[in-house]
Amino acid sequence: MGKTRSAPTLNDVAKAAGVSTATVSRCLNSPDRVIEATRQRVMQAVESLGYTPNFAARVMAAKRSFTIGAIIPTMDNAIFARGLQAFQDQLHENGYTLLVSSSAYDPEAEREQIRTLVARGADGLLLIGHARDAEIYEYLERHQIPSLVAWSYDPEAQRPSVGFRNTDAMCELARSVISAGHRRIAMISGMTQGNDRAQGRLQGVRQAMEEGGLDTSDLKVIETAYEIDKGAEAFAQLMDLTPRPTVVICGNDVLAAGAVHEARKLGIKVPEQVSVTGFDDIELAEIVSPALTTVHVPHREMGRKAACELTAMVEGKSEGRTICISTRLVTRDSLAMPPFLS
Amino acid sequence: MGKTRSAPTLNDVAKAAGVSTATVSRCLNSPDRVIEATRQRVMQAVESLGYTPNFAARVMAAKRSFTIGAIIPTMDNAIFARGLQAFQDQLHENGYTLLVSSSAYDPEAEREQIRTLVARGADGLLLIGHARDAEIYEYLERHQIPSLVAWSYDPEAQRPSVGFRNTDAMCELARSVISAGHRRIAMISGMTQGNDRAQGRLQGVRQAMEEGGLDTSDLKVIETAYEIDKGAEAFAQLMDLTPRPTVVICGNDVLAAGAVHEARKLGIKVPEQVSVTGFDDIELAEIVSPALTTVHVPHREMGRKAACELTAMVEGKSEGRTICISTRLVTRDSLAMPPFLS
DNA sequence: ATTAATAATGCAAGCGCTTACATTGATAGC
DNA sequence: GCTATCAATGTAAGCGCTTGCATTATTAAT
Repeated sequence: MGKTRSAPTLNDVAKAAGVSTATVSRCLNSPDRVIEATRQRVMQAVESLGYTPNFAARVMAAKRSFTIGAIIPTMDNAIFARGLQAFQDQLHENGYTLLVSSSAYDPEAEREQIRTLVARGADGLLLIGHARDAEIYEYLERHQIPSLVAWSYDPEAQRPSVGFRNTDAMCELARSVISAGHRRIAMISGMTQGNDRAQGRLQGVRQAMEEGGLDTSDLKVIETAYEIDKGAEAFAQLMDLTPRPTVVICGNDVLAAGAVHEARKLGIKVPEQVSVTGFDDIELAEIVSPALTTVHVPHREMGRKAACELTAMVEGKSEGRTICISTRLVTRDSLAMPPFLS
Repeated sequence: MGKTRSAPTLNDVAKAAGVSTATVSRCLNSPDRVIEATRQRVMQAVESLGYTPNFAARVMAAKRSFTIGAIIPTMDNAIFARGLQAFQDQLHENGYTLLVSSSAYDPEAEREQIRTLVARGADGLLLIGHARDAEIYEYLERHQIPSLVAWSYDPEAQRPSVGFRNTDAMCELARSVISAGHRRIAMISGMTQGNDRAQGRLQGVRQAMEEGGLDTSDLKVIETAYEIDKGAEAFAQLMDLTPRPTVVICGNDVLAAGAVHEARKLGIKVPEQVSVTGFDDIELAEIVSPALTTVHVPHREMGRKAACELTAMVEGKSEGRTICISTRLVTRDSLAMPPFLS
């Protein structure tokens, strides 16, 4: 045991190595600005003292944290997991650390998290979707924190974004639903309030219906939280309708998983009696039975590109471009012709 | 636009309110140490300037961050999601913020993350499982950072922990497998290397076999990463064995989900031809078909208790107790008698 | 050898905040 | 009315690091 040693500081290292703190700092941050022999001596001291730089002090002095913050709506399910993992990996490659927090789809909570992340010295922020008070953007501007929107593509928006066209992607899916012969269409959507992705997807379905000459006012929509149970619940409700819809388009795979699960519970055959579709193509989509026909979103690609763009912005190498990621339809087992046509 | 304002500091607020920085600081941190009138004036200034305290500066000066770090092996699947969410919620209630990072089951990465979190001023750390270099604990001690182990319970260990008895829980499951009549048992385990939970679960199966008078050397074990694909892969391998095992005990629900999925693909009926069991009882367990017989782990309870214990440790109110969470068997559809007995 | 240029290192001023201690003002006891 | 007490506020010393600038050592060019 001996005496209580407390954590060594830069100063301790400097003394141990017989150099100034400036030199130690340079050894750690720009090794090539220090001569080999000195560097070795310093590194040796760092090693033997078990020195870890104090992050807060570094941030304060350098006004740079090499930290990127991300606020995602939820960590509860896998919707954001893959994309975020890729984002983090790429960030790491670019020399940054990721700080994540989740807002639980609550704008107030999101605002708070943004402030927290900024206070913690985040150099840049990843935000999901465009819908957000202007005040927040002003705040970020004042603090000179670049921010990038992901999971949504909107060339019209003021802010740069990396994402896909939610409307078009869903529209493509809905077209294929319609061309399979479905006319009585229902949708389980995420809460559209303040969620441009959910809005876009709903819009996509409407658009496809219009194109197909269907009356969009016939579209039954249930809005609910993106949770398996909620999907199940909504599905049960829809199955009580008369006439029953022949297809249930879900706002994402999580809802769809809940739906097919509920169908089995109710003894309704998917896709023989009713078809179900998802969105995202997360792992779950393939695991449930029947496997989901869905829209594949290249989350990894999106995550990586977002990371590169955001670091470029942070480093002043980019003003913030808007990047479009393309999705594609994945045909599996949960979508078929409506029963009366087969 | 006007002039480029930069983020206001404590000093700016102090000037605006006509008080000293000390008073502003007190307003923010111990409001009752400042008289009502002054406080109002200060708060007004804070509001109108849109002031957000600089976290790094605060941490540096106060040597306290009200931040707890957690290093979990993976964010990829839902294994830790629920428990971590509960941990975070409780932490928030106790006035702390959570910083999460994932080590990808790599000890070297974990060590690095620990250092990062400590450097970032974490007041305490949540670690998963006991297996870890002594050197790491020494490091934490030197920095005086309390740490708590979760997801594993070990009264023998030096370190406090909040978790469940992996061995006993799995043993109970295995007993019920054996009493269903299974003799040709296989297991898809997580990587046991440096993972006391995986080790414990494997050990639990062995123990139940011994109790049941079976030869543990007959147990086929495939160790693999906790991923759906890997579970599927391992399952396929096991099905190639002659004689084929009648039950596949999986180290967790993710592996089991992969297994039942692969079974369907191979046209093998679960549980009619082969039984499968999981562990954790995450959402996935109920969604796959057949629904998994598994061990229910009260993740939320564990997360909450861990949060309370760890904050107590950080605040010097506890030396670090070891808390045991109890699990229970959940019987669903994936386990039945072996075929030749039915 | 001498000087100019350049590389390596040291010096010291902060970064924005908290807090021990000093100071001031108010309240109360005599 | 005067001093002891205590509450409210101010003063200023850091916290551990980075970095512009000053200083010294090294190398190249004349």
